[in-house]
Amino acid sequence: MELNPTSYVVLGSLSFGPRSGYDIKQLADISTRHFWAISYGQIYPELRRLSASGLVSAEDASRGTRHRTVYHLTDRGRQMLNEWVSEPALTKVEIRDEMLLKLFFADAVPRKDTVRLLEVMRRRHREIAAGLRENEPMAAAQQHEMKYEVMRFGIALHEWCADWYGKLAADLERGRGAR
Amino acid sequence: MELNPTSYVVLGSLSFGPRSGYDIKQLADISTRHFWAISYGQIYPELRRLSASGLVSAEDASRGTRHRTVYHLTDRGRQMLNEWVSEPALTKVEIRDEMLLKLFFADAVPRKDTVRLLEVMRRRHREIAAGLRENEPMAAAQQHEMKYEVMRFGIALHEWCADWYGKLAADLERGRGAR
DNA sequence: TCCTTCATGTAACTAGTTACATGATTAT
DNA sequence: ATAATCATGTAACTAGTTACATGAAGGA
Repeated sequence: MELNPTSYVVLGSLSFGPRSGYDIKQLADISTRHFWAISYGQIYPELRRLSASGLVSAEDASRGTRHRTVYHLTDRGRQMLNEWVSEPALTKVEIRDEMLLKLFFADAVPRKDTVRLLEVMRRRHREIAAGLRENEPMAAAQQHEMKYEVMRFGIALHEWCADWYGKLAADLERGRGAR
Repeated sequence: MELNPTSYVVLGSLSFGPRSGYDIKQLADISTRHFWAISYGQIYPELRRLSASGLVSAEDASRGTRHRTVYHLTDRGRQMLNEWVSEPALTKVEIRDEMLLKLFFADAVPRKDTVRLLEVMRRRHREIAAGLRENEPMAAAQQHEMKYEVMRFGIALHEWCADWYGKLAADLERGRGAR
C-alpha cells in the first residue's frame, strides 16, 4: 500500500493517542491544516485503508446506541510513521494564494485598489497568526517540542507576512513611483 | 463561463503581450508558479474555453509547416482581469508542505534526524530564493512595479524561512531541552 | 547525427472538495 | 424546543498531475 502525506497526517494524529475520524479532523483543523489540509472525504476511506494494511487498528467505542470507532496506531504503523519522518527527502512547498496572484497582476489597476488588497491580505495573516496563537498554550503544555516549534514557526511566518504587506501598503500610499 | 484562479493566470500572462500556450507555461514556471502553479493539461483546454467566451482571441502564428497559435487578450478579457484584481475578496492561502509536516511529527525520532531534516529545508528555501533572484533583474527592468514587488516578497519570504530553519537547527544541535 | 528546445495536445489518473444524508447527544 | 456538537459516511464533482504521442527547428 502506497502512503501519501495525507496518510501520514492520519497516522501522525493517531501517534498522540487513539482517536475517531471525527477527532482527527478536529485536531487537523487547528494544527496540520496550515500546511496540509484534509477533509472527511479523505479521512474515513484512509482509515479503512490503513486498517486493512495493519498500520492502524479499529476499536468500537460506541456509547449506547451512538456508534463510534476509535483507531490507534499499531507498532508497524508507528514504525512507518517514524521512518517517513526520518527520511529527509527533498519535496516541494506548494503555495496557492489567489490574493498574491492578484497582487502580481495589479499593475493595471488603480493604486488605491492595490492598497486595499494589501490591507485585506495584512488582516488575513494577522488573523491566521491570532488563530494559531490561541492554541499555542495547548502545544506548549505538552511535551511535544517540535509540535510547539512548528506552531511558533506558523505564528512568526504569518506575522512576518502581515508586516510585509503592511509596509508595502504604506509605501504605496505615500506615493512612491521610483524604487 | 466560470473563471477560476487558473483562468486568471492565463489571462494575466496574456496581459503582458500575446503568447502561445507554450510561452504561458514558460512564463508561469518562473513567476506565478510560486503561488499558483499550472500545467499544460490545464493551459490548452483553458485557452480554448477563454477563446470561446471571447476573453482571448487566437491568431495563427505558424512558421512554415510548424504550427503555432498565439493568443491575445480582448478588451473584455482585460476588463475581466482588472475587475478580478480590483475585487479584494478574502480568500485562503493554501500551503502544502510535506517536510513541514514531518517536522510537526518529529518528536518521536532521534534529534539528529530532525536536524538533518531542518538542514534540507533550509537549503530548499535558499534555493528557491536564489531561483527567484535569478530573474529579478528581468522583473526590475520592466515597468511592472507590482510584479517586481511580488518577486521581492518571494525572495524575502524564502530567505526568512531558510533563516528560521537554520536557527532552529542550530538551537537543537547545541542541545536545548528547555525553552 | 543527436540532443535540446519549441509546440500542441490528450487520456488516464490521483487528489481533494462539497454537498448531502443520517441520527444521537448535549447544552441553552 | 432547538441549536450546536458529535459522529460517520458517500456520491458527485472539480481540479490538477503525469505520462505519453507527435513532430519540426535549431544548435552542438
